[in-house]
Amino acid sequence: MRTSTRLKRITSDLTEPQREAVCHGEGPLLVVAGAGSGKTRVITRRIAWLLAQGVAPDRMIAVTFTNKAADEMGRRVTALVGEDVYVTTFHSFCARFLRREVARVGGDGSFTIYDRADSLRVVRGVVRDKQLDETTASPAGLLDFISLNKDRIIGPDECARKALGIQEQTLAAVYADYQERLARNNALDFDDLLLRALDVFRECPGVLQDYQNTYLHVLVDEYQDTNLAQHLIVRALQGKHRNITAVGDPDQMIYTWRGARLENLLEFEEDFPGARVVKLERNYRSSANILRASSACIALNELRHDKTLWTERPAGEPVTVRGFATSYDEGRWVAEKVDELVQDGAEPSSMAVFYRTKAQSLPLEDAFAALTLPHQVVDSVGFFDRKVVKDLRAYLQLLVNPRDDEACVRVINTPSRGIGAVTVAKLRAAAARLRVSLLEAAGRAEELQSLGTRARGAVAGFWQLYRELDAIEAGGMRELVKQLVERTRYVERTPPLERPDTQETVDMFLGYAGEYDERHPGGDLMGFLEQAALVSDVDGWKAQASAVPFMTLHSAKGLEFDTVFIVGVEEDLLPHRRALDECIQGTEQGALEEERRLFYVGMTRARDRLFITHARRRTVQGREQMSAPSRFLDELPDEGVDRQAAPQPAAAAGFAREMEYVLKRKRISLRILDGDGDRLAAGVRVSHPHYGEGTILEVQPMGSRYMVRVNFAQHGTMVLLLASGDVGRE
DNA sequence: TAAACCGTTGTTTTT
DNA sequence: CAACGGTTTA
Repeated sequence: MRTSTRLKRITSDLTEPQREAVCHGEGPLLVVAGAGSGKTRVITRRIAWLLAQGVAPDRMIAVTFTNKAADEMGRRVTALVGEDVYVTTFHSFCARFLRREVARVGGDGSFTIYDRADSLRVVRGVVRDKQLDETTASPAGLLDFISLNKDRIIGPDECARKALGIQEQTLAAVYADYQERLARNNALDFDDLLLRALDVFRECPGVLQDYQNTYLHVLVDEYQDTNLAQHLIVRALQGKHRNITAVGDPDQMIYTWRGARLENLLEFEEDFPGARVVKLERNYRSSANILRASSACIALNELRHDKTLWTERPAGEPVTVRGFATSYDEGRWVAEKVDELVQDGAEPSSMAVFYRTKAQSLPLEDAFAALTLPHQVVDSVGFFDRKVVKDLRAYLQLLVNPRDDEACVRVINTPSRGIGAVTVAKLRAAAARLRVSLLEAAGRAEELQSLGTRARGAVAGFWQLYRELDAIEAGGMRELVKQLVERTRYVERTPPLERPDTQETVDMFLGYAGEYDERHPGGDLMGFLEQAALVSDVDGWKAQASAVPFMTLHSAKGLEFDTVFIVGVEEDLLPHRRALDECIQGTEQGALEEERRLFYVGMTRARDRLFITHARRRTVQGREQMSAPSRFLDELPDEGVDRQAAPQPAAAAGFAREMEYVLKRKRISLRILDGDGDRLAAGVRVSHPHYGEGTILEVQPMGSRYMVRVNFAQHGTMVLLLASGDVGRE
């Protein structure tokens, strides 16, 4: 009886096609789900349904693209059926898998995962050693080349074989050298995680069979964005039971540049013979006006299978398109609109602001701060990109993986302990000669004749510190990091001016470590580092409820909001200039259509209200630039779209307000006059070059910066938006 | 060796 | 306008 009640709860409120997908029995299933058609709902219900059918939770695996999506899905499943299912991302799954199994193909399970910055450093090393000209071979471009090859499962050897001219041979050589260095450091980059997992599958059929036996069901979300490696991993995992559920929408494919293959979805029925295909075409999310506008937009793509979404929702408010003289006006208008909606009782977290590039968040932050509106930049300059965090992580990485020379170089003189570039170069040479890692060479400092007495002492000191750190026996990650910070005297040795900032970041990292301890009792350092490498802070935005999230159109995928603002919808920005110029693979039309899909993804996130804005003048890279409205705006239908010209602000007032912004944006430091700390806090006396002396009334974190309310003796209360670099002492 | 200085460079999107 | 790399100077 209980089972049937459960089944009823799972399926009773589903539409026919949804039910067909959710209650599909055995064999491959493809759900082609249009935007807002209940895709996530179908996948979570299907998991619930399978559980109700008696499939044990540990016999299925659900794979999504981002950690954010994985968390969300896991949360929903748990809420629905009270059981935990393994919901993960391709990269986490592979990392976990490799820790356990990579030894079988001659690997070392204590590998370090390199993020893009790490990889770039390696490429730079290659470029330097090969004495290539950085102008013709930019490290970023080279890394893109390498990654693109990896996405298509083309190794360095094959790459070299296929190379035509000298140019291509050089590229292949860089690729080979890069790969060699990673191997020497016992490091894997993001792509390697997938490729090495495939290596294990191929070379150890027994291991694969174990996994195939375990996973009765494999479910994959956002299938349109999978690359070749991911597709092959899925195919391998479902190989025995052939119970694959793939969900996707070709119109939302926005990762071509990362090797996404639409064919994975379009040729699904050939790859998985006998597959059932279910189409979800009814949209439940958006108002009819929003749906009409977005459908008209996407319909212009030619490289597309025709598909029509429909809704029974009423027209709702018109889609609003507004143009502004400057990006400041644009930001201010968005902020005012949000303020208005909040006054009317809207919850800030039910709204969102999307933009094409991360750099666009700053003026918006200013505008929101000016009205003291709560907002949160999702994944701005990431927490994990901060120098302090990288330093601490490098220490930890070195503890797990002593062969990680990149990490070693990073920490050997951080904080500075008298080991300069010359000494490091000598150590490098010694390490190469002795065929050992940099760290091990440091351990043998005493025998290295090439080092001067002072350098030798300094290096020996570092080695001793490392041994000390290695001997730490801590109860958890938080404790470990805390001791690490203390023993390296990391904070005390940073220059006084940066110290408050450093302390704060250290505290945040301690908090992050503490969180890990709580969520993973008994978790180890390797697991902690893996999480830190693969889980960007995009995933944490839900933590701050009641703030308006700002994010790129890319990270908006899979989310929905009552109210959506898409800003900077201008030529060269959306569609982005570089996308059209470079169009890494395929044609310019292909690139344009991907940009259009991106716009489409943004629009379809909106339930009730959609605002689209553009500015005629925008500050890009510090320079004023003129920009034309995006061609995508012309493509919107007239019906249900309100294009009223923006209210022209009185010239003088507009100018004055703009000046105010310009002043605020200028890096003028607020100097701290009293107090023994360097920190901003209420009650501290400060001095400002324009406003004179005053007292801080209030300090509030605002995105990556601080909103500081100061009472100035002459000018009264002012609100300043400051980054940590804007603040100085004395 | 380290801090301070200067010039060059680049910014699409992400695991 | 930044962040980074390379150079100079103490």
